[in-house]
Amino acid sequence: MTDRLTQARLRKLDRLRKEGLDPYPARSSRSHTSSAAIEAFEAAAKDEQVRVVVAGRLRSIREMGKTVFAHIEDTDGRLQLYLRQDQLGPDQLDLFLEAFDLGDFIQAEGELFRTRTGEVTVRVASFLMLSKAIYPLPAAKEELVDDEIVVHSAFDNPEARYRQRYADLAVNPEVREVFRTRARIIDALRQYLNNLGFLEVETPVLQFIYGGAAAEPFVTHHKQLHRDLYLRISFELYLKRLLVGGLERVYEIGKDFRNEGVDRTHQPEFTQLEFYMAYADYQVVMDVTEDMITYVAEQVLGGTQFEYQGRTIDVTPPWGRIELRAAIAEQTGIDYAEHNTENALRTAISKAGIEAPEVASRGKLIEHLLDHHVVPELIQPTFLYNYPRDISPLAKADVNNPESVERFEGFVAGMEICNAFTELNDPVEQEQRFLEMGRTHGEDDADRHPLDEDYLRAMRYGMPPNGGFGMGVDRLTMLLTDRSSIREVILFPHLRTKEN
RNA sequence: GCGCCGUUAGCUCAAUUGGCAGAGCAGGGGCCUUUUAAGCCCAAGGUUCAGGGUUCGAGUCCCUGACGGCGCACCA
Repeated sequence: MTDRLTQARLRKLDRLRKEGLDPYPARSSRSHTSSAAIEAFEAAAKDEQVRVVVAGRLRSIREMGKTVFAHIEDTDGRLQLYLRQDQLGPDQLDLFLEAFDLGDFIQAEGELFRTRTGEVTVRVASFLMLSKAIYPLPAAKEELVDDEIVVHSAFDNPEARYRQRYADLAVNPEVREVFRTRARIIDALRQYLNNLGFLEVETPVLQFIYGGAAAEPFVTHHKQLHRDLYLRISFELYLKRLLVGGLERVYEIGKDFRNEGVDRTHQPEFTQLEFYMAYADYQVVMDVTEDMITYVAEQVLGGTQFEYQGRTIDVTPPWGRIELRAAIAEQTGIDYAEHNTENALRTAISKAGIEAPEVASRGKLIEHLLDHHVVPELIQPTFLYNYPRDISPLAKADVNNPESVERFEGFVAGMEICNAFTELNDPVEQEQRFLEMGRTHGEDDADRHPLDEDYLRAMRYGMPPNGGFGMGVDRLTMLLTDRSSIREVILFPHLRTKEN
């Protein structure tokens, strides 16, 4: 694109070169970041001169005749520059005014002083272009009103922001903050699990047999082997093989890929945390979950209460714990334990005037009731526990109720954030469960599970009893950054390609 | 996949019933040596998402498509 704005900047680029200046020098000699410079000035004695070399992106220029005020922005804030003709000479000031634009990266050297309005400012003795921008950043201006930053002409079109996240980050500081928070969340999760003696591991992304979740995989192809491969849909089956190998506490934080619909809480590529804990059951994992989320909230937000979409959420333990059966009965009046077959349950649902999918097992019907009539009501952190066996093929059955498994899910703000269970470690029963899955799913059913023989072989060597846990890190980040869309917490969310 | 809404200058947005496409900021020219959305003056800036159609005349109405937002559906 060479519109008039770009052409103007290209002319300025030429001008710099004609002056013998490199518009893209390889190095800077920065001595202070913006906040380090301000701190150094505040700490200095009254008569002491503080000389700094600062570097950053030009974010504002206010020309006032023979002086110029400007702000640069760097990693930790903004710093004002003050350029005077009597200090720099007319040629240098002209060069600045004629060849430097908003968005350029520059370096400036000079002594710090405080302006009449109290702002710590660099009295610029010399300056240097570090990187000339030839496209203008999306215009956005900030005004300070009563210490609140009011943004004018904000770059806030979601499509443009996601497609050009670099520009979004460059002009929207709150977006940078979301991703700093995201990094701190992941860091806190690691700290928490490491402190409990968990070992962080990495397992294959490319798999010949996918499993561990009910999801449609992405298919790719290995050229040399002439075979299709799948991108993983979960880490579960590999992490549990590690328990067989004697690693008692393992976790992985990484990407899962699911070839499914995209919406406010789903992206085809998302970040998952899974951990497996030998000699723990789902009750222990519930305790760990509460404790872990509390730790993360305290580390990241400094407390356990936060605002999410206008509501105050408090993750202080203990979280609500309700049996799934009771929660569904409470919201729908249907006690699924009284309806032991698909047909009986379907009749009860229809009597209650509730719509249900036409093709669904009893477990799927229960899940439908859960998703549509219970989950939206679960605003404060809540665990629902004891799930139907037929939708939980990797979870251990309740010895007192073979149709139920020791499984729970955690919900916050009407959103599922985690899923966990006492893991099934009986190889004979696991094989049986896999075969049941094969029976209840047709050849072309996306949920049909390929039978992972090697996983069964691993389990036959002996797997310790254990509790497993999976959580969407993106959704946790949504909660802790008060974002309503998963796209706001993923740097480069998936969008359709568009010609332009 | 379905429904509703949207797409106008670099950015944020206007445009009456179908009647000459505008503003602020950014950019260009000028004035201004402690300003901070600096201010003032001047000039410029458009494939109105794309393609068809209706009409004397379409940003506006109709059709098709692209992309996006929201909702629904899908999501062991």
